[in-house]
Amino acid sequence: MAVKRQPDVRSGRATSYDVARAAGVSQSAVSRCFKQGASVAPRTREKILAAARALSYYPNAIAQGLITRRSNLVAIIISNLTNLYYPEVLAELTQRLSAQGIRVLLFSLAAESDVDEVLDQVWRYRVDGAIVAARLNPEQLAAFADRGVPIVLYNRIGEGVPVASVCCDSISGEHALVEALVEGEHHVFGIIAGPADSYVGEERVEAARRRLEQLGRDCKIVRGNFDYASGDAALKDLMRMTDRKLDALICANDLMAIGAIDSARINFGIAVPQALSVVGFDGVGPATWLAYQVTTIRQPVRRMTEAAVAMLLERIERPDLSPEQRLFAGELLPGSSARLG
Amino acid sequence: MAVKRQPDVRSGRATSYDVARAAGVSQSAVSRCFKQGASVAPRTREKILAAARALSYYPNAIAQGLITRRSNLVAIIISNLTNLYYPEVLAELTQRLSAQGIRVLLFSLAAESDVDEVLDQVWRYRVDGAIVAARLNPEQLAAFADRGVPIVLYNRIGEGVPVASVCCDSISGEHALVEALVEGEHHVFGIIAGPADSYVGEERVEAARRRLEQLGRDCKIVRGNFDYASGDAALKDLMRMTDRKLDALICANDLMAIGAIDSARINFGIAVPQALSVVGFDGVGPATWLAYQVTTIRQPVRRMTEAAVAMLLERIERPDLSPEQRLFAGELLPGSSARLG
DNA sequence: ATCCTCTTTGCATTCGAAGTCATTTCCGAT
DNA sequence: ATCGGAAATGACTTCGAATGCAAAGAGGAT
Repeated sequence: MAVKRQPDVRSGRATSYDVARAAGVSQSAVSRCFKQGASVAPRTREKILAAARALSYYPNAIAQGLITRRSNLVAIIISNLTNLYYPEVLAELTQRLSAQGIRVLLFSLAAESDVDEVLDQVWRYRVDGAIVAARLNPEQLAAFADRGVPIVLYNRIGEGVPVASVCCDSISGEHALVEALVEGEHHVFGIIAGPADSYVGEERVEAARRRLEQLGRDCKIVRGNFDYASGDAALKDLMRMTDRKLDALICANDLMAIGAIDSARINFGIAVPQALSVVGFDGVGPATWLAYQVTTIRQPVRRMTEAAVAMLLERIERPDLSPEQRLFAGELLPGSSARLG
Repeated sequence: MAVKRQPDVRSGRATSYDVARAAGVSQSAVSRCFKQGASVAPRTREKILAAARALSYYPNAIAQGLITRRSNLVAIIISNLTNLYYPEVLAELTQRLSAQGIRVLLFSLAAESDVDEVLDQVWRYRVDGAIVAARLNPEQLAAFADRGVPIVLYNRIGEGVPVASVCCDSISGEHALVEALVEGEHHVFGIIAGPADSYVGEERVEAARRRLEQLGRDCKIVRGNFDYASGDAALKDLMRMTDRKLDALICANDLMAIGAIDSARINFGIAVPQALSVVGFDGVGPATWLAYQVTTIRQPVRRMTEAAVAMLLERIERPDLSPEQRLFAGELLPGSSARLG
């Protein structure tokens, strides 16, 4: 004895039943009409589309997600969006996923400790997959596997757990930088590392240190945290430690390189690159500014994001695909912040 | 004669029915157990929670969204994420919304023309609301009203259509900058405008121009597009137009101010601020770098994002709330890129 | 023991679209 | 007219959780 439900008066709240009624067909027909490849007579299709337009009908993605078990949502988890390098990556990823008909559920971490809460939400929304640029511990990574949610790590690897990932090759990049610096007749080397919990940070520093060692060069290492101020602070430390003799500086990212360049010029009156060569990593926008022109390794963001999206989509279609690591070589951007060989 | 559905073997795919069976209660009980305020006996609750934990059960937000007609999703639509100012805003908004139990569906526009496609998706996902930092035309704004989807504009207003919005006060900000410059004994004023389709860009430039006019100062205006390179290019134009006599430059944002400062110093050998004063707007990170220390108006991002989120949530609860505009005063950051009065 | 109230609990329905299956329609061939 | 096969269509069920309602249980007062 149910009373017939009234269609919501607000436009755009129409359901497939409303459209069906207006077009004089069944709900199934409406559904098929919006699914390409289904069998609908041309005349029926016209009627339905006309009705849909008149009612501003848009299929409810939530209901679709429930019945098809495909939310068409992908989680993007990023630790610190303020990193200057990530906005570009995020924009690229979002646009590429959109182009594939997939929506982005964004999670930005204020602190590492928030990861578990974020994952909680990721599970609830039944995302089809995730792209992660944040540190996950092995249990957290395992949770993705357990639940069958494909994941692709961006600029980090599973560290023990096999996980698909896309990275820029820190090692070859740092080797190129170190070799160029060594050929450039430098004597006292310094390194500004990233925060200890950054995978790429540690990898870059380790690569640079070892290559220097192989080439018979010693170096002092100071830790920064990837931001501008820490580049300045680290440079001050290094100047003290080397008795102002520092003449080659390798920074784990561009932002610290820029901080160090400014500090050298302004706080110490040291000419860069004449008296001090500075190199960075990433190839962020400000690295190419006239005042800096940082010699750096530019990450191939477009290719990397393209790969990340492609790998994720593959794994959504075929969850059994094995974890693959794709390593992209960065491009040495000569710049003018360093005298190279 | 339906065969009993087998629970998905993968952990974490359990449904409320699976939990109910494991705990020996009904599905309703499970549902109530996860809804606070519902009446469940302590012992029952324990049993259910234990079963849920054992099965790694997380309520399906998609199904919840369907039945409750509340997706707990908010769309954030941003035009150019690379704007240096937006990443900070985005991170703040995302974290604030998360704290309120709301997830962010991110849409990043590659081109203005994509807006309609994005809105299409916004309708499909039945978002509870939207925060928009992109240009919407009146029809697009009207579509939100028609559908009863609350919206808050960020740093732009409805321009004809009444819409809730949060803005940083361009006018008082530019007035403060202009007044300080005028007191600083400058003679030839130039302005670098933003792209014509930027609301704040036009507003800032217009405010500056009029205040200069009121104070009896003339000025040349050149258009940029908010990025570094256009600051450089615009400065070159202005130098030509003023026969190199330019000594006060007002830029519609910090990034162009920085581009202009670098250009003045490096391309023209002009000392900033001794021979040329430059002011910007926004208060982005690089504005405070040692090399620039741009005199600018810092937008109160925390307060603005807080207000945007609060206004949106209010409107989600009470869709009938009238459109409100909230204007926040920026803070004059003295810097050292300009000689002020 | 009886009655009454308040709390717990389960049943059944609902949200909106997709998809299975059975039925109807259509069109040309005979 | 009759049949065959394909195309088109609709009835019905399903996804997973929320909720109105009725029934059952728990306690208290008498």
